[in-house]
Parts: sequence; C-alpha cells; structure tokens
Amino acid sequence: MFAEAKKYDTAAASGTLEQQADQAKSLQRKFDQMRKFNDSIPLKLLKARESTMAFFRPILQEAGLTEQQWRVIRALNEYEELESKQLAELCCILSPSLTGIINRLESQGHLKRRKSTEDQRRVLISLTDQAKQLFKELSPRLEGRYGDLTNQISKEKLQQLNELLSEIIHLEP
Amino acid sequence: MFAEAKKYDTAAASGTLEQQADQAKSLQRKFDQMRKFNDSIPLKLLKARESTMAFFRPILQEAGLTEQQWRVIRALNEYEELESKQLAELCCILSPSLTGIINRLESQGHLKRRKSTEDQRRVLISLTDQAKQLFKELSPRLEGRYGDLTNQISKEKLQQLNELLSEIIHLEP
DNA sequence: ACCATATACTTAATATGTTAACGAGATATT
DNA sequence: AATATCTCGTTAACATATTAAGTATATGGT
Repeated sequence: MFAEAKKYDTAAASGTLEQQADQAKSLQRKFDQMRKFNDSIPLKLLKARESTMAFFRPILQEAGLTEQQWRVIRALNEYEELESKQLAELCCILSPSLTGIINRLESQGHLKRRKSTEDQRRVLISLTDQAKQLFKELSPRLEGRYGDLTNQISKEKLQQLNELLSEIIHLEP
Repeated sequence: MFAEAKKYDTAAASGTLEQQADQAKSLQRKFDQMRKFNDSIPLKLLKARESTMAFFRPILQEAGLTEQQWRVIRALNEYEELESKQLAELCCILSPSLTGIINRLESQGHLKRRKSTEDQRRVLISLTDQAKQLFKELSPRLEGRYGDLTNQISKEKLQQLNELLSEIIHLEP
C-alpha cells in the first residue's frame, strides 16, 4: 500500500512557473510515448486500491490502527474465534506477517490467544471486550465512508466491478 | 502484496477427513454469516492484484528482481532519465521506499545516479547497459504472460475493467 | 545581500510483505 | 512402538510501506 493518492499529484507543482510549464509539457510528451506502462492491470489495481483506502485511512489512523490490524479485528468480530491460519486466509495476510500483527494487537490488549486443547499446534485467537468496544465505535464511521465511496458510483457499475474482480481473482496462471 | 493465491486455498486441507469435513462446514456457515467482509472493494482489489501478479512473479523471481524494482526499470527504460520524484509518481512508490530501491539497484549495477547541474537537489536516474540488456531479455517473456492473462478475459470485459478502475482511481474522499 | 519559506532527497523508526528454515506437535507407515 | 513425514505457528533475513524529521539547495520577498 502506498501513500495517499494526493501525494502523487504534486509532481508538477514545483519550481518556477516556467519550469512548471516545461515539466508539464515534458511529462505529457513522455506519457504519450508510454501508454503501456500506465495501462498495466496490476498497476491500476494498486492505484484503485489506494484510492479506496484513502476513504478509511484517516479514521483508522486516528484510532491508532493499521489497515491490516483492522482487517484482523473485523474478521474476529464476525467469527468470534479463529485459528491463526484461518485468519491469515480471510485477511489475505501471510502467516509470518500475521504473527507480528497478532503480537502487537495482543500487547495493546485488543486480543487474546489460547492453545487448542485437541491440537497443541493450533492457536485460537479472539477479541477482548476492549476491542469489541472499539469495533462498535469505529464500524459505523467506516461504514459511512464506505457508503460515501459507493455512492459516487452507480449500482450497476459497482456490480460490474465486483463481478470483474471476482473473475480476475479466480484466474489461474 | 501477499503471497501467491494458492497458499490461501489450503486452509481446510489439514487434519483427518472428519476434521476436514467439520472445518469445511464450520467455515461455510461462517462465510454465509459475513458476506460483507469478503465483499469489501479494497479487499477484492488486493486479491485481484495478487492474482494478476502471480502471472509475473516467477519470471521476476528467477531474474532476482522484486516487483517494485521491475517497475522502476520499466519506467526508466521508457523515459531514459528521470528524477527520483518523477519515478516515485510513475511507479506509485513513496520517496523513502524509492531511495532504498534505487540504492539496491545501483549497487547491483542496474542504474546510475547523477546530480542535476541546474538544481543540485535533484537526482537524475538512468539505466546502465546491463539493465537495458536485462530488460530486453525479460520484457518479451513478461509481455507473453500479460497476453496469457488478458486472453482469459474478453476484450470487452478488459475494457470495462480498465474504465471502472480509472473511475475508482479518480475518486476523491 | 538577508531571511523566511519551500522543495528534493535522505534518514529514522516502526509495521508489513516475502521467502526460507526451524521447532513442537500430529499422522501415517511400517 | 519407532520412524519418517506432514502441519502449524514462529523466527530469521531481507525488501518495502508509512509517517515524521532532517539536510542541502532554491526561491521569493524585503
């Protein structure tokens, strides 16, 4: 995830006015030359994701949570208790990253671990009351932002996008 | 970027057959409960991006390049010479990350820095012959994979997806 | 010329992504 | 039961993401 999109829109906003104009022309010329670069699907998916996250990031930042930490909390709020591996799959976070995320959330008092009794290898994770409370506070605000986002697109387009993304997701190299 | 999608598809493939069945039912029940979680646009964009990158990652890995390093090389191959800031904007990489990426690529002999004569603050970056050669070798293979990707989707859908993503990218929170 | 401000890049600190390897616990096979 | 194999979570090592602060250089107004 890269920074908020705005930070990338200021490239030409430097130097004198003449320099700005020169830079703008120069960049425009260059952009024309290499349409392929900017048209790549992976790059556009990256940018699109960043644009959507810009809606939520401020709220999460204010709460002192990262995007990934929120995904974990959100999943646990729905599933009550999950194994580390299930959490990884749901949140699209690799196990090694998840270990650190869980450690930090645990030391912040947001969740608890316990070992499965049947299988000593498995770790079961659940939210603390504190985290459930935090979820109740943040969830409506984030849902509101999600509404702001989706309201800027027609229902049909949103539906289309969802279907197209699903198709992409199921591609096999 | 998270790992190849396949790694997430094995969650239920552990334990005895009975356990597998139980887990599958349990997870299915849970999935039904929380459609919202998996339907979030940002998460789908993340997954979709990962699915597309799975087409290219093996080739890059074989060449000892990361995804970001390749984005930088690709941009420089088209633009000849770029300032660090321009590179950051094009590649969607923040300046602090880019500094490290440039350092590593430079020490691998893939690119060179020079200071602008007019503005001593600016650093101009360009590829070495070695990197240009590497680009020539990798580019066709990666283009081939890109073709494999797009061939699995109809032209219309691809066009639709591009337009929808552009629309998302231009949203303002 | 002088000073306040702005810009380009870097450094620092922390969190996460990514691959490989490790250790403890479970399974299967003999 | 003994051994090899598999699985889960973790650690290690490195690259990148993210925000804040720092450094050198430029620009604008006085």
